[in-house]
Amino acid sequence: MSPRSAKQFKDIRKQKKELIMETALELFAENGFHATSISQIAKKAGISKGLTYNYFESKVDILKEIIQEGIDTVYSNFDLNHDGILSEEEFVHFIRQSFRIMSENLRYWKLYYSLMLQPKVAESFNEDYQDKAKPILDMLYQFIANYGSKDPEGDTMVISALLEGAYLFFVTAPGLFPAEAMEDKIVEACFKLIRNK
Amino acid sequence: MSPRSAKQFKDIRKQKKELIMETALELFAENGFHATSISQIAKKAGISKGLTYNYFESKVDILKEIIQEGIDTVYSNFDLNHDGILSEEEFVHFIRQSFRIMSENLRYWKLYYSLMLQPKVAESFNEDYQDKAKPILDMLYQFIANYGSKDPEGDTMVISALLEGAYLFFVTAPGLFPAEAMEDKIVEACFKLIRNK
Amino acid sequence: MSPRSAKQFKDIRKQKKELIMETALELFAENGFHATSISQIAKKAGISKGLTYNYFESKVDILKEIIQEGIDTVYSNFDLNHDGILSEEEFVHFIRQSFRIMSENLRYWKLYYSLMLQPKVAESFNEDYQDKAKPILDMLYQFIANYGSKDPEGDTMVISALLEGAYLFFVTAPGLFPAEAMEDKIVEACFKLIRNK
Amino acid sequence: MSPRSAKQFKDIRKQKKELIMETALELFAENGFHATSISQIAKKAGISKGLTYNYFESKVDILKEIIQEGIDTVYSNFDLNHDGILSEEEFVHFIRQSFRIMSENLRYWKLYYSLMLQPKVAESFNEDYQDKAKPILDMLYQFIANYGSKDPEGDTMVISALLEGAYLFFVTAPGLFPAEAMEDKIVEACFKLIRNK
DNA sequence: GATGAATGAGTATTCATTCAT
DNA sequence: CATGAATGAATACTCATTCAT
Repeated sequence: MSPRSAKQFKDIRKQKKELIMETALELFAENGFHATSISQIAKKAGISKGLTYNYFESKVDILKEIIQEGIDTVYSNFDLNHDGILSEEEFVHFIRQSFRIMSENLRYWKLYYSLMLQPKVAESFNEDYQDKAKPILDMLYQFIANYGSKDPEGDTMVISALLEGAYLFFVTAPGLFPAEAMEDKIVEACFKLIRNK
Repeated sequence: MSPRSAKQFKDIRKQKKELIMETALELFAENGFHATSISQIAKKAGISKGLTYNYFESKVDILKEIIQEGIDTVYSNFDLNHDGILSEEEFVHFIRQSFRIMSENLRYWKLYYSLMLQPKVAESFNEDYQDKAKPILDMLYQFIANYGSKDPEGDTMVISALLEGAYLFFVTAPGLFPAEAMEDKIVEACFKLIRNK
Repeated sequence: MSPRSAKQFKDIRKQKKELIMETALELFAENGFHATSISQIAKKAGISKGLTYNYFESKVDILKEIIQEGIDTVYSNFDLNHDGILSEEEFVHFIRQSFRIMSENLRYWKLYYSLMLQPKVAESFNEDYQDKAKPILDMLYQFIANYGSKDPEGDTMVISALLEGAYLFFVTAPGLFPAEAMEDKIVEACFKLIRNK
Repeated sequence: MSPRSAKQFKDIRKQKKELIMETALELFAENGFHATSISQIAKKAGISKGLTYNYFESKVDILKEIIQEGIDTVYSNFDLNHDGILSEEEFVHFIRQSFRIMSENLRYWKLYYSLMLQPKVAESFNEDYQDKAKPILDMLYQFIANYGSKDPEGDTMVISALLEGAYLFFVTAPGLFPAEAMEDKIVEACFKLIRNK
């Protein structure tokens, strides 16, 4: 009734919503979107099925919000140099940062990759992803070009592939390679690849 | 008057089975295993739902046979050097070959990657995959070691990541990079990475 | 072409038909009519599904013919005294005969009892059964009345119940009681029941 | 505003569950387990197919619960003499009681007999039945032995057959014999059979 | 006579979603 | 805000029956 309790309500709503999203993410990532039912989510979250629809319009809507939150998290975590000019040190930082972000949201990234492979489900999200990825790719390109690459397009592609592959390892088999060593090797490899010897 | 000959029956079976597998692969790859229904497969293949079960015991059984055929195809296509000693030329050939095999079975590989991300579905297949991949990884390792790498484990990991990432680009966005150019760049990158200074 | 081969054809037809009926009876008795599929019958009989329809119009038709054959067999096996007058010896013979007929067609009788309990399936057969059972019941009644029973209706009912119960034991748990001893006890019991004082 | 109370939910559940079981029993008894579909049950009960699965895990589960309830009802209705010593009067009471219990659950007993004849369906229930029937059979045996029978095993068998046959008449053709008269005759017959004259 | 591929209606079961309370 | 009973459309799968050969 009082402003205070209104705020409390809002907090409760927020908490519940996050609980549902957290639980759904876990199941979506592990079993896939289609193989996960609302019942499972509700049961695991300790709430009723009906309540889910108090917070989300549909199952797909849960997915959408998870993805949106994921995108926002990534974006807000990367401290990009918006002038597009990266020092060597900043580049290294960027790579290490990307691994850290991944490892802090492993399930999210697993879901991300599986959605990427099922365009029908994710059709509408792809644009969002592209939009967010664009400045990062640009920054990468700029760095490579500035670093003296004679084929910046090609080198960007190769570096992207290397990173993408490493991320995939990281997501599908975390612990296969020691994270620290992996990062070091990837950083080293990047420089080997763009160094214009 | 007389029934069809055994050969006729066999031919019909073979043809229909392939039709079903081909259709199923297309849909599994595009929409995912769980999001694809037997109805869809039957409709697209132009047969009745019931007939599907004349050829396969279950939906999972279709997937299993598709995977098995995929594994067999890959294995029979790679002409591996079983002595484990690869010349530079052979290494290049191996990489180009892998791209060719991928591009000839794009849908299969898309399915492969999406299964890799949903362990619950693919649990039983993972072993098979590991078994087949092992000798290829070994060969790669041998080549890198022989080539003079000072950290063959690390370099193998990096090369694997690079290739995996390139394959993923290839599968999820074929046509983004011109295949020919991509191969050349990847080959070049591999040598840059393992060349000892 | 020749009359001979025409006869041979007829024999083959007869044999095949009996094979199908025999196989079907086995499965119907063991698993029930509804739980038995034409596929199972054909497989067990070593023939194709289609052939079944060369000999029978439908699954129910197989059942009908099995039942008809069963009724005929029973009827032709019982050497009833048509004058309705049974000596003591003949009565004993009748009971022992009924046990023998049962034990020679255990599966048929199992099916018979299960159909009796599912009138919807057997609706049309019940009349046939009644028609055939009538003279036997009459004969039983005559014997009991002649033997000096003061309540022949009631005693016939009791004797019928006793026999029915014994048959049921025989069918559902053959071997639970030694057949020989069981027959002796049942015969003895019958006389105890109808002996006046 | 507030959800139904726990009690309300419990009441609804109990009522619906009973409705489903009652309806299913009716159809199972009349047409057999396999010949009865969930659709039929739902339609007759006036609910949706889906709801059935809110209360039972499977069709077999419905059967199981019906059987369990039946066993419990019988057991709780019989006031057995646990010292195993039955007076004549108590024995008579026992028989009349059994007829009453039967006539109050005619459909259940019809189902019981049809399951007895289809071991594949009922495999798992047989043990339960045996367990419950054992003390009753024992009591019967004790009474017969105490009463002076010279062949208690044989006489128990005969009495069992008589009762079983009478029950079967009762179940398959209720109304064929007037229940009262039938009971009287059966009781009388039992004494005739065990009287050691 | 004989085969088994093919069909279509049916079966048990699941599940996203709605709604009265 | 919260519950879970209820629905209906969809799903994987079965099976009696037909039919070209």
